[in-house]
Amino acid sequence: MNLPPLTQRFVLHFGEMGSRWGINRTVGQIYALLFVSPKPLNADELGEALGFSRSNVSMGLKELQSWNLVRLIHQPNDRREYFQAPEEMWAIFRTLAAERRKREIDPTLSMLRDALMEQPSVEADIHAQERMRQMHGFIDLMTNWLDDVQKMDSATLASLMQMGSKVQKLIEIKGKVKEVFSSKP
Amino acid sequence: MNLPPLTQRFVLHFGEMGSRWGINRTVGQIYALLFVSPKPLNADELGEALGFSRSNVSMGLKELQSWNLVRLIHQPNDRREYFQAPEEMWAIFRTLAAERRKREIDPTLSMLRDALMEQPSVEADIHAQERMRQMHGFIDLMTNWLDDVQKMDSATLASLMQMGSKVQKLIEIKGKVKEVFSSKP
DNA sequence: CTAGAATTTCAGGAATTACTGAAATTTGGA
DNA sequence: TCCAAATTTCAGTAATTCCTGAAATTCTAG
Repeated sequence: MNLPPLTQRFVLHFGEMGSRWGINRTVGQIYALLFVSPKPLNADELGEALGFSRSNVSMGLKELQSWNLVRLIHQPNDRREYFQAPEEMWAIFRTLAAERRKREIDPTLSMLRDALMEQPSVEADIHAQERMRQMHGFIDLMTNWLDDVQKMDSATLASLMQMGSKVQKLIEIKGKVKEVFSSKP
Repeated sequence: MNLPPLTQRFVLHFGEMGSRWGINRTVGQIYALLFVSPKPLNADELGEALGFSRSNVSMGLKELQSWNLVRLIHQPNDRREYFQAPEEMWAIFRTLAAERRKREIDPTLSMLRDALMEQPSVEADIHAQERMRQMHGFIDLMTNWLDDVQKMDSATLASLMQMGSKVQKLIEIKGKVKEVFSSKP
């Protein structure tokens, strides 16, 4: 690997963090390099820069494509495939959130739904099902909220984040306004 | 493994999802069983119910304790250690968010901070550093927001979630109110 | 203290995951 | 249609992670 110093630190870090993020070293490093690269790169360039075999790069890119984290493009007069990482951080975040949800949450949600349809046959399962109901309710709340939030544009989201817990005040005020105008006492 | 049907489905599912969540089968199953259990369990009971060796259970429990996902308690007249999973979903979520942040985000944030202090020595690193600045800014925004949100009580959070994207309206109104009362034109 | 129960550590084998190089397939230009 | 470049597949090996049983350590009731 022969990369400029800051780039190299970034790439190596992503490689090592990969395992904590549920991807492997190759995939982490490829993504990191694409992220900081000013121009799209092809598989040979990636393999060369990172010291991976061509086939390993191919598999890593496939994985990244399955996550929608890289975009495949073509240069004029060059039949090789070039890859780039989307630039906008909010877009990247949205993609990550959507993919992780699909892989890490949806299967559990559907298992829970199934389990909640059943009639518990023994005492222990009655309690277990009640716990599953709590978990299902929580995940359902979170994912629906995420759905809503994903629809907002980046600017709105950014201002929401910057407000932080100050939204709480806003909600309280809203509650009071509602109360005042409500027909019920 | 000899568990009632619904419990078993839940436990097996958590075992399989474990790999996607960055924990292993043992840890996933132990947590699942503790989550649905109406009473605390000790290591022998867990190993017996799940068919794991005693030492494996011990390591799994240690892992869960390092995540703060289980609570160690003692029964009167019994020197064995019993474990239980906290009940409240919001509390569990807070713990998970805090731990994942510590393990999966903070190291990257600090690597980025370091890299941003450096003076890029070559052209390519100038661009790379700019990308790192974007990533750092984004992660910083998100984690500060998470800090704020973590401080709210569960009820406020729940109502925030239920509002979903309707907060957007609230923010817009707030903007207009501010505008009307602002001294600047 | 001490004895035995409870828990942890750890070396080594089992299982899984990552990576490579060679072969097969696909692709696009001539 | 054909050829060569580009990409993918895949079997075999390397590396890592998981799990067990035995031994060591810690703990507490007596």
